[in-house]
Amino acid sequence: MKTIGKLAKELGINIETVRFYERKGLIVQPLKPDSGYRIYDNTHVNQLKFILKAKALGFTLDEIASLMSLSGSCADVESMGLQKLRLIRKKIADLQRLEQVIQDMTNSCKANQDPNSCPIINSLS
Amino acid sequence: MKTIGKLAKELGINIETVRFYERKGLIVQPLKPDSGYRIYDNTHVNQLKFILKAKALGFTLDEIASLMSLSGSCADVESMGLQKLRLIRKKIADLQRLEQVIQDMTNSCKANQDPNSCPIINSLS
DNA sequence: TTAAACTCCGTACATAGGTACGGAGTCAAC
DNA sequence: GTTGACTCCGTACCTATGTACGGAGTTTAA
Repeated sequence: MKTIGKLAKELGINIETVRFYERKGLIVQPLKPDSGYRIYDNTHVNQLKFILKAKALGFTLDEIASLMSLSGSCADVESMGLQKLRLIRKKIADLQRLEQVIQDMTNSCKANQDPNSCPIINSLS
Repeated sequence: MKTIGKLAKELGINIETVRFYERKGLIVQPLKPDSGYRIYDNTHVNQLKFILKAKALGFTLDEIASLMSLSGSCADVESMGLQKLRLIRKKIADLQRLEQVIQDMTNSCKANQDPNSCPIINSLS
């Protein structure tokens, strides 16, 4: 049983972030009506850890909300995982193309003997 | 000589985007004072093409502004290219780690025989 | 000549994921 | 029992990159 400040500190996140996730519907608001203070237990801690782990995997908050509501259906969860996998692979492919282009450009710079021109600028112009 | 609408159409961007780049200092505002309408020539077209190409390479608008102001110094431009290259490579490495993690997860789903549990949800919980 | 199309400007809105503020109420420690 | 720390809530603000709106002025084409 802990208040929001303890909870946030334990998870290494901001108090405002907890309230933000609450507004987003990712977690439910617990209330001890006497004081009006939110009182959390380990269930809430685990929920938030779930959210933080999923976030680290690149899921958006909306996707995390889906993941949590889907948690009974392994096939649906797997499908979200596969979709995320496709997105990640596309991003990797895009970045690898960029990597190649920019690497070629910087190599041209290294080989450049003319102090009055820059191959990168030239190829962009 | 063309007005902003023709320019934007030629480049496949929005009129508002041209004005936005102007506000950001990426391009200078040309004015024919009689009407108050902006009048552009091919110099402006080429400047904007430069911006669009650099953007496609993943440079931010601030970085593009630097690129344009640095265009005399090949070493400085090369340095920005190398910095961008490092960032791209870091992103690729991060994404590849994610790819591995999520792929392992979805593989576990495929192998899963228990209809009442999901390996992905379990590993997040 | 008049109607349609174009442009002006400043401002608000959008996304995603938060962060900051401020006045009021509550709790805990000394 | 008071002072300092904590929490409440709603709202505004932040980044980055634009997009949308709306009233007023301008240009163009029939």
